[in-house]
Amino acid sequence: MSLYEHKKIEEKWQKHWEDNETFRMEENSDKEKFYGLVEFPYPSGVGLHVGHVRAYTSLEVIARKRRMEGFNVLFPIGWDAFGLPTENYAIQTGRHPREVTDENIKVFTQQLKRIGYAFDWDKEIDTTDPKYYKWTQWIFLQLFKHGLAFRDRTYVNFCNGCKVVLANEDFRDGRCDRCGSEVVQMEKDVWFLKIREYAEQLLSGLDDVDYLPRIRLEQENWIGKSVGAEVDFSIAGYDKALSVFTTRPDTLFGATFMVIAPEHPLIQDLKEEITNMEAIVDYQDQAKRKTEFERVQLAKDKTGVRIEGIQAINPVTHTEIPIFIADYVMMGYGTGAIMAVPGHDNRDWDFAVKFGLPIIEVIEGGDITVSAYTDTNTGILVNSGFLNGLEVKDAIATTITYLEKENLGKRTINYKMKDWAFNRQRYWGEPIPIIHCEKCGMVPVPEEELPLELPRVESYEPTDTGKSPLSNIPEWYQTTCPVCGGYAERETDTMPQWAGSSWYFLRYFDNKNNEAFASEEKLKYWMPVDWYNGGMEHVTRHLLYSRFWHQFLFDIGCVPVREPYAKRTAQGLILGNDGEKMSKSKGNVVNPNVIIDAFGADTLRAYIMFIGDYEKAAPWSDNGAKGCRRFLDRVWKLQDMIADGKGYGKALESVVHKTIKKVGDDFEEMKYNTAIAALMTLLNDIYKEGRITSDVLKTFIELLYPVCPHITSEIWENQGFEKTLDDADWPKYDAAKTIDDVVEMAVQINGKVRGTITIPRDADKEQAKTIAFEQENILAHTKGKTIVKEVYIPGKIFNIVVK
RNA sequence: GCCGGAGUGGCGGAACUGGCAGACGCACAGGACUUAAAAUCCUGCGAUCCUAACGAUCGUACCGGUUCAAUUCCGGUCUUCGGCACCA
Repeated sequence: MSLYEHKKIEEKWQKHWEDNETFRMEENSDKEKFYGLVEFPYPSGVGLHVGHVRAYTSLEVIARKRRMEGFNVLFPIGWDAFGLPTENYAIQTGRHPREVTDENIKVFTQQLKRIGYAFDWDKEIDTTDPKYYKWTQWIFLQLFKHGLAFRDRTYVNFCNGCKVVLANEDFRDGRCDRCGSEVVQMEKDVWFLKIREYAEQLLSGLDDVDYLPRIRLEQENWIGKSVGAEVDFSIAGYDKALSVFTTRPDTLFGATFMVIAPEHPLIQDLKEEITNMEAIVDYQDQAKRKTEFERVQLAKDKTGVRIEGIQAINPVTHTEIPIFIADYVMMGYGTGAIMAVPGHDNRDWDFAVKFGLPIIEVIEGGDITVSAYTDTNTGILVNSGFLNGLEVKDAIATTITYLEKENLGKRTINYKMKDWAFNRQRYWGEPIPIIHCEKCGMVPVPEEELPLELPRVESYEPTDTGKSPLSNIPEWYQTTCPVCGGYAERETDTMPQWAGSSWYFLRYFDNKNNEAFASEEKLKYWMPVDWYNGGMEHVTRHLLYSRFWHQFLFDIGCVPVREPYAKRTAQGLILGNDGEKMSKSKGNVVNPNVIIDAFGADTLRAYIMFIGDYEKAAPWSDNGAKGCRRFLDRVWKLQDMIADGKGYGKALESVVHKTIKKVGDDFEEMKYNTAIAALMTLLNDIYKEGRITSDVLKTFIELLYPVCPHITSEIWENQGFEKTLDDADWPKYDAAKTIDDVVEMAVQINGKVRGTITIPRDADKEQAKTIAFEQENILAHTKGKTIVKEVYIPGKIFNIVVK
């Protein structure tokens, strides 16, 4: 047999698949469908990463297996191509982002094709294509028309490096995620989407889908639901109330002061009564100057100013208590005001000590002179009037009932999740299709005018003012109001990168439709996505954003199912061979091209699937890849070992059936490493036999095909098996043949293995005992001792307890 | 601080529902083939004891418990990774 020439073979089959459009989804099929989705890549200039290979190969294996099982499979790919790196690169090199994007897409396409993925290239999408973003804009307009998109003046995080406003999620520790520059606060009118209105539905929808537990958990944490009460504290002498949110209404008797966020509107409302306005304003200014990082991370010391001239009244003790402003209370959560219970909250305790405020114990158990007592999920209420003696749980219920009856408050639910800051002040994004008219306000661009295309311009560099480059192009933004026909100006902000990816899975199966984002019929057939795989880094924002859009589209009758993804999984990172995260600066990046050149795409695919537990991080090893190449060389040589004979042959029959079962089951559970190990074991067994029937070979390559489609297709053709391997059926196993009639069983004395016996699976204890006691070692360990107990589990273990 | 994962040979990792710990691969060592090397093939490979075989003792982060039997279950401790976080 000839040598295994991976380059020749892989090019041949890749061309074959392309010419024959093998992986094109079927239109109007009555087959059952399978929609496998992988996160479409951002086509950056650095090309494909081995992380992409891990993410895509896994679901590719499933997609190819589903095809063999007779499903109509859609396994698409596309480009999430709006975004900063491209734009920054374009600015640097003086080229247009369109041009750069097209070039990057070309490189990515080539690389993906070289790996031999079974993508349906006819269904390719590109978020920067006006025919695509027409529908991104259309969905935005629906959100706007339903009151879910709004503009608000707020302090935003402005990155000095990127010259762009960042979402809370786009920076960390006061530094921009992308460029590492300092992030400062800037006041601006920006767009938000009201994802908070969907908080509860995003949470409850998790009951109807099959997500990995850790993915579900991260979504729940992100949404951050907490149940509690809103309590109104009246302001002494004024017809005003200060409303707070608390999860612990039971501690109301311990509330000895109140704290409001520096931005709280109460200051403005009561500025006439406040006697130390100057100090307050001063504090507000200080707070404003701090970045979120300084305010949250650095300021462990509590600061604040007492608001003189007004007092709040504790609604249950009726005592007057002081109000402070302090930046440890955030305007963005709850009501922006708290009742401080220093006895049982560390922050309030610190604050009370610093400002000499009374600390009252209301739950028994701690020593509040030393620190706040916070171990209070259970406990007995004290110093609390009508709550005295109650358990915490009952006290919470009693307090809420009391508050509601007295009209002092109500049961409330709060979410940590903030509304989605939906804007960017850059060029390379979808223009927000809104027109600002002095007379008519904000007017949507008429739907028939979509897409609202980005203007082709020479200069798209960001402005220093935080405004989009589009605001430098009067011929673009100057327009007439669709309602009154008067002069109006277009919105110059563009959408954030999350926009295009929030609905892309709805477009693949009808990507050329110009009448709708997808036809009703196709939506009905293809949705939901059966299996969605991607990175852990996208399971909060991207997954929540896209579920939000999809649930909204469901609510307005545009999609047939509420949840877009029936199942979601995630792969672990591939680290450099030093065990560190791959990065250019560490010089530990593995380029898939290099591996393909040296060993072939099949080796790359096999190794990436074999590298370790799919869900965990695993370090790359060049030697490991070499080992997988060795495996494929041995597979190739099976062709020299073919002997006459039908079926699997006596010696291999059982192990072949076991392997079919194991490989199939393991693929479904994403245990690719053990599936490949099982194939290696079978290969070793075949080599021990020294010969193989063509039926065994056929089954073997069918099992290996999803992971290594090129080499297996070539062997298939060499052997003259019918048609092509792409049209083969997934092999079946006989369950009876996966169970051995005769088993090796360990015999233990006092729980320690002292010998093994070969015994029929269904033998009884007496038979086992007879055989066991023929062994010297068993006799030696039982000699002169009494048998106290015999534990015999057929097919598993025989343990003899002696004394 | 709160929530969740993980900790097994030199390395990546296996182990069903409590039933022979270390499958499979890498690395390493020895041998075969070769003028030689590479490649390939065969053998060995947790630690300790024993000349060696047979075997014995220890061993799944650490301490303790339940059980005939624990990597697996329970209680506690440590380390580490991830998520959320002055979130009221």
